[in-house]
Amino acid sequence: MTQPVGAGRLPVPAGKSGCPINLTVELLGDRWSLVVLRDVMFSGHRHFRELLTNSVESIASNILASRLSKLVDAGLLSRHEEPSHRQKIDYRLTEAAIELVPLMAHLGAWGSRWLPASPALSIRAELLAEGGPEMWERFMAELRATHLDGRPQPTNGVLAELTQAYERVASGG
Amino acid sequence: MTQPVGAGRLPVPAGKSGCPINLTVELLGDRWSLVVLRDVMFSGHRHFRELLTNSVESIASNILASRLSKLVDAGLLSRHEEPSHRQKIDYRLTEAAIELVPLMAHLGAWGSRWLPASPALSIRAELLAEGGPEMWERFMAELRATHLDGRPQPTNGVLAELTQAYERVASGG
DNA sequence: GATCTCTGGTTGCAACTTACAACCGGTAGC
DNA sequence: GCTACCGGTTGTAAGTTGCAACCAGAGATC
Repeated sequence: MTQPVGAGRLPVPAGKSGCPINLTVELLGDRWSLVVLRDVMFSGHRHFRELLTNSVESIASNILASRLSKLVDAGLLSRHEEPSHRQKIDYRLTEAAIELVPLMAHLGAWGSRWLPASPALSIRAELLAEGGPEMWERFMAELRATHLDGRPQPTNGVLAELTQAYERVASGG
Repeated sequence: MTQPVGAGRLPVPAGKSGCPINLTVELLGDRWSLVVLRDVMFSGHRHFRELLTNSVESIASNILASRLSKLVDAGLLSRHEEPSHRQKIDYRLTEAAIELVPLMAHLGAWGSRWLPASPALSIRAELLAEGGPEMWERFMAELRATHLDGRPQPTNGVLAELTQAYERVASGG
């Protein structure tokens, strides 16, 4: 048994300073960590090949492997073998990662305001930003149910709503 | 005259994808960019030597120089020569950088919840998180006054409040 | 007018990280 | 036994970071 969900702090190496912003940047401030977490969070993909082949930014397989194991070591993802196929690994968000939802929402909102983001890929970020804390909480509850408790993805939840909006815009509707 | 404040989008190179989260990560997702912005935002330091010698994480001078010029190019900082000393440069936050305040608040809140942050360096992050959007707006208004309009730092503002709380805790009070 | 200090940096070099492409051994279905 | 799928590893080149030393121009001091 590993540490209970939400109990303590993450097992990360000591940083250059104890400033919370600096520590977060040391952990997540690279080119891929947040992008991988974004994909697990919003795309619903939880297996290596899924994440590799569906990545919008075409992440390389060695980078994906190294990020996944770093995130597992840091306690942001957990690793589960699937009964169906002994080599298949299910990567699930931990409570710490689920609590990054508000950060992702702000990151998306700022990027779609200030950077040359494409309309199709911005729609989810904008909806999530407009939804505010109330929507973030609903999304987090949904992620807890699917990633921590192993329940199936609801068809009428926040993620389904965001995905539908994306598909509507992406298909030119 | 450069582009009016808050008018358009930032002049950044095209990214690997138009996803707003990815674009933000491409711009700010490295070891130092957000740390430098944090210092300009919260420490009140706006000159090269100040930022270099007061840095809690001891940034190297070449890295600081390269980040400052990158942030200026990206439109997150602006560069002003000081009349008093012709070589002295005043780096000021732009509107785009000021709108990172909520992101910084979340970054700090998450880091002080999940990472081994020191109590003294966490107190500002926790106050800012507790203050919520209302406090962030007041802080942003204050930053606009000092960085965009060149007004002096108020002694009774949000920054003064945060700094006082930090000094109280840091001195063991 | 020489010296000292402060200004924002630059240079050279070693270590580490990222990126791309090819390749791999174990598992499962047919 | 063949084929497809599974999570990766390996080799190598290019780019980034980190450290320490160094620098030229500007202003103040004597």
